[in-house]
Amino acid sequence: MIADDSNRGGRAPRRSRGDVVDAALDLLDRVGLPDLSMRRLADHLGVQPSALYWHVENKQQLLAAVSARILGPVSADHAAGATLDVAARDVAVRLHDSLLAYRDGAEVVSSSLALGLVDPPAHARLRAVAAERGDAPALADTIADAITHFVVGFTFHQQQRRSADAWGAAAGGVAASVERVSAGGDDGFTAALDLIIAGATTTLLRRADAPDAASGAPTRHPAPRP
Amino acid sequence: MIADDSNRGGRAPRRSRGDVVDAALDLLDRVGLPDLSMRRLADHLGVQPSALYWHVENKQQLLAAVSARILGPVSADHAAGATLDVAARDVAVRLHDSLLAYRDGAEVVSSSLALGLVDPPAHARLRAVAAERGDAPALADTIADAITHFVVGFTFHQQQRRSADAWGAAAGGVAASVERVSAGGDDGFTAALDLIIAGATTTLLRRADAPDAASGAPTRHPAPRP
DNA sequence: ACCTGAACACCGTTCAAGT
DNA sequence: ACCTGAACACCGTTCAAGT
Repeated sequence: MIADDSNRGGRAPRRSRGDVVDAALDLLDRVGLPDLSMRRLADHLGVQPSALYWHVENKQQLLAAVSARILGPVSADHAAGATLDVAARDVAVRLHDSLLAYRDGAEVVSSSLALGLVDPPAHARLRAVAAERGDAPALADTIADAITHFVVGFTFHQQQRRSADAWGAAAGGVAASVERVSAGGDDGFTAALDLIIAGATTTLLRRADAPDAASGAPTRHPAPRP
Repeated sequence: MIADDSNRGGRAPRRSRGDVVDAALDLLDRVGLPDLSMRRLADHLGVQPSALYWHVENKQQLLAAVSARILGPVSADHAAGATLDVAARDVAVRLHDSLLAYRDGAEVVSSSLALGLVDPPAHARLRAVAAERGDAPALADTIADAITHFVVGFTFHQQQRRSADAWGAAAGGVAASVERVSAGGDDGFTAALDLIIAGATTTLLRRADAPDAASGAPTRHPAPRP
């Protein structure tokens, strides 16, 4: 919409906040989170480290912006008419894919999420579906919590294992699981996700039968003895 | 069993690896993970920073040992005869409590777990229960994965929110959720855990009906259209 | 066996000053 | 509006040398 005259006349190029986030995401994917320092990022941009602090409050806020970029595809154009459990599986798979799309993506997102610096990726979508279908918003939140924390934690573990494997293979060590790495193995992700979705489906059906218990209040019952 | 003559004669006290881990756990609880540096830890022990590297390989391995200490209570003396879903709930509650027992406990454990430097806290117990009951070990692993990643991720988020709240309250800000903090609120933990346990129970019953499908292979079916 | 002293190669962040 | 230069207060880790 706005004409791009940001470099009219050939003056030294100036950066926007968006450029800094772009460069950070690019550098993350190249060198990984442990080597993503503000000083390396400044180098990458051809700028002094202190210049970054004009565009960004601090490193944590920058990583939050990077997290939001990584999570972008999770909330893009959804098909209408899904049930809560179907939407939950869809969101989970998109989240998993998005985290795997960048090096150390799950670790970056995990901490931004814990610090509350980025929007939780599943809640808005599942709340919308619940509203459409007349399900309790509290149930949507419960499912969103279960999905989000499981997927992020699992993918974090999976991503570390893969880069460790890749390092071992590159160093000429015992390339034990090299095929699994290059094939993008499942590692049990789908099985555990199926289990959680089964829980969502069961809970959904139970509430449809007895809608008076649909408040979302936790039960905290001691499990029944066999 | 062995007599403690480690300081016989009043020489300068010498430290063991266990002492270093003890001190790290203590310092973690006092100052939090961001301020737990090797240099502060050395100070805390009355020793030069370089001395730590005689007892411990590096900081990550030290944090892994701290994680193992935090997770100790999760695998202590279990009652026999539980079903897989009941044992899963028990392990989840123990894990949650253990992580909350130390400042930033969930964050420390989360990264040690992702790096594969500490034993996953739920798997051994659930595998043992599965063996007792004739359930597939793959199912025990699936439930253990779902529980572990959910509980660690949720508690990480919960712990950050609580310390942010406590900081806001201490700084005299709007002490909005101070009662929830001091009361140790649930934040939806139990509701989401109930959902996952419901998934475990459902899967368990389904497999008991059709034991030929008990291999633990993921389904990856596209969800049925309504 | 356990620790000191000194060094190496880094960090994130602030802030006056420049253009 | 955007960036430089210089500084502050730190890091994790290594390694020869001491006792």
